[in-house]
Amino acid sequence: MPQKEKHQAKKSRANMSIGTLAKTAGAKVQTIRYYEEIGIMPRPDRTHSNRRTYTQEAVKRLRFIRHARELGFSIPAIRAMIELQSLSGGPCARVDEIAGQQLDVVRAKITRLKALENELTRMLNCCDGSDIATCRVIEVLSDHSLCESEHGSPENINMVSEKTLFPRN
Amino acid sequence: MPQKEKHQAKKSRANMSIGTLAKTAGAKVQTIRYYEEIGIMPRPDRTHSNRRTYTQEAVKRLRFIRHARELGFSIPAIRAMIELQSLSGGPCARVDEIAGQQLDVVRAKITRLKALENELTRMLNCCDGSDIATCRVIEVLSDHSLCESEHGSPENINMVSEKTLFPRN
DNA sequence: TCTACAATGTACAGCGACTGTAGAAGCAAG
DNA sequence: CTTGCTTCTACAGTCGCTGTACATTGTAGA
Ligand SMILES: [Zn+2]
Ligand SMILES: [Zn+2]
Ligand SMILES: [Zn+2]
Ligand SMILES: [Zn+2]
Repeated sequence: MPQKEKHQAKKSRANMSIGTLAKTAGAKVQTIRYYEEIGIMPRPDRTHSNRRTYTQEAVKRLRFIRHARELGFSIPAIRAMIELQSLSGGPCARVDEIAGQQLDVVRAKITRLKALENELTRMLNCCDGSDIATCRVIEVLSDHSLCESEHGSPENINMVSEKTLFPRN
Repeated sequence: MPQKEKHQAKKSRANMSIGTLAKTAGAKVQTIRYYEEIGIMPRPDRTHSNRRTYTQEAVKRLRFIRHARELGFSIPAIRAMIELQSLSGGPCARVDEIAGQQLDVVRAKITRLKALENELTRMLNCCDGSDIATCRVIEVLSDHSLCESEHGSPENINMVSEKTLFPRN
């Protein structure tokens, strides 16, 4: 057993180390430091030996960030939502708008990926598996006009980014 | 009108410049140079003033790469398929296997994105749009236990990469 | 108390697949 | 000759982390 567990168990309601925060909220230690660096996690207090100490607030914040990331939100989108939360009070229309944009992004990705699935399935079904010189997979990959659909360019469907959140002013 | 067009029209069956190749095959000039650098486009001949000159072979090769990229294949996967083509002759089983792996990747992405779509739709439907303090979107983003599904971590579903193509030997 | 090892600190490089930039040089047309 | 386009090389930046190197600190067992 890691020593840390015993150590932290004793003072479970006191401030926690970065490692404990990492385990509690489901992130890597480096990721937490990275979030601090880019300013979406607040800079925590330090011990006399310069180590970060976190409160329950930090756990909540980090859980929010991680879960939003798991749901595909970009860092700028998350940053915007955090700022909206911190100016507490007022309607949530803007938050819902950001989530709605994220939903649009997800749906666009699904549409594209279904087109890819279709093309890949088709080319694999049409290949008789004999020779490379006549392989249908190679043929289709060499010539988009053999495709059924306009499947678009690679990963042009991006996340809700800075640009979509804050259009060119 | 760009001068290039007139210029190139005169000698359309001769070697072409990198800009003409870019337009013909649908890529950016820098991308072509990048492909050369990483070794999936062969190094072309140069003019006396050090400019790249391309043949129809290069057009074919670049079209293959771009179309495979549009269908989501990774560079290592494309590199492998190019090598399989160049050792011409033999069955296409390996090519089809790579395409099959790509299909698996695409299907896994679709599955995950559908889960995300579901969660996003649910949280947006449940929000009454009144106040940030009670916003359902914020609530769900703060607490994964309010989700219906295990929607997984961000972008853990990767492309067919070096590792999947050449598992640890 | 000594020793080992775990955890933390900073700083920086790397991933994938490009894209954009800087600065120099060439090339053709008006 | 000047203007404007293209090309050349080299390198930095994108995104969201992840991994590494090396130094320091904290803790537990002997
Ligand atoms: Zn085949
Ligand atoms: Zn196609
Ligand atoms: Zn709301
Ligand atoms: Zn969830």
